[in-house]
Amino acid sequence: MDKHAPQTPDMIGFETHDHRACINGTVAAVAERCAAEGLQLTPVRKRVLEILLARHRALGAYDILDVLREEGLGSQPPVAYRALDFLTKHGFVHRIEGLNAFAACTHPGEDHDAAFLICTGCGAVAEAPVEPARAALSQTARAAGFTIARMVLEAQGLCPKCTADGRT
Amino acid sequence: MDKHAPQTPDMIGFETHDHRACINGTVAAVAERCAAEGLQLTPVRKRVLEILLARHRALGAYDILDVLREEGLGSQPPVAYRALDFLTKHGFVHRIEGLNAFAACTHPGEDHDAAFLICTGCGAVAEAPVEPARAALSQTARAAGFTIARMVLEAQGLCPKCTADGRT
DNA sequence: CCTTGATATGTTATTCCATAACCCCTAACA
DNA sequence: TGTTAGGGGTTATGGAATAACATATCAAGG
Ligand SMILES: [Zn+2]
Ligand SMILES: [Zn+2]
Ligand SMILES: [Zn+2]
Ligand SMILES: [Zn+2]
Repeated sequence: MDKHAPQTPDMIGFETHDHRACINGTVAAVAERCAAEGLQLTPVRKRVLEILLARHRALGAYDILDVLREEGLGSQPPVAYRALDFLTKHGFVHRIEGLNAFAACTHPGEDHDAAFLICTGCGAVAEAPVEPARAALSQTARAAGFTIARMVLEAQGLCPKCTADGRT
Repeated sequence: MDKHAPQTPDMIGFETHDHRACINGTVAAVAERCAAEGLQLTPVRKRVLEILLARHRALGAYDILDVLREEGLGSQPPVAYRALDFLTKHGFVHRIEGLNAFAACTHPGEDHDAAFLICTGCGAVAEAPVEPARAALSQTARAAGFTIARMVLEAQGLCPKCTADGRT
């Protein structure tokens, strides 16, 4: 299932933190937004979000499905994909194109694009603001008469920990 | 094969141009670089490059394979993927992660990352410099202790023509 | 109560994308 | 003349995503 070296499970944005509070807080925030906007945070959807938050890294749809299956919440691909569609559509989860995988948003305040820093040493994923880069590319786009709607920005490289460990 | 609306075939960077000279010139430039660096631009590899140049848009590996098959140059997926591996490894072709597809580089001078403007109306793809955006994201990355090695930057939106045509 | 519509889920099958593994050929060269 | 390395042909398989259809649930309206 996991193609990367193990990492400490309580990492976010390359720094350790109170992971349980992090999960509960984010789930609560998402639940609140769903209530406010009339969205249904059903058991499967909520569980998929929790699974992604618990790992704090990118997971493939089939990895998530494995967990759902163990827990009797679903066994076929569409179950996972439908939950992921809902979560990504509303900005609670981001899709990482370069990994064919998904990661929970770390500040699910509003629907948004995001940039990602992906460590090729340990598989950790950090979310970063996309706006500076968007502004930079918009210059070029505007000159070409192109209107940007959505952006995918994914950087691969080494996190501080892996740099210190001398990985490549 | 094609999921997008038709577009005029002689478009590059959203502007028309002398397409035959464009293809020939790029192929010649690539051949020259291969000769200089001891790389083998074999018939299959050259043909795949030509196919991508002729379309000036992103093509899936199986789309390319269809053409190769018609021409008797290969019939099985590995043939196309091996040629694409070679071309992308040396920077003659870029992979578009968001489309699971490939596009010929429009300035194959040296190996490089690239940004892409992808029109959701007609499927046209333009290559743009990635450096401004890289610089912007590097600020954030440096602050987090992250070292960027490679970048994927793909913007989806509307090209000038499709904007004029009122598509969404 | 019953119907209808909207939304979510269950399930089967299929399509699309990508690679592993094996064999053969040819060029370069000790 | 072996030997090696790279390229290509082919079969088979693995992994990601969706199409299509059936079922369940619930709220609103008659
Ligand atoms: Zn986010
Ligand atoms: Zn790392
Ligand atoms: Zn390029
Ligand atoms: Zn267009």
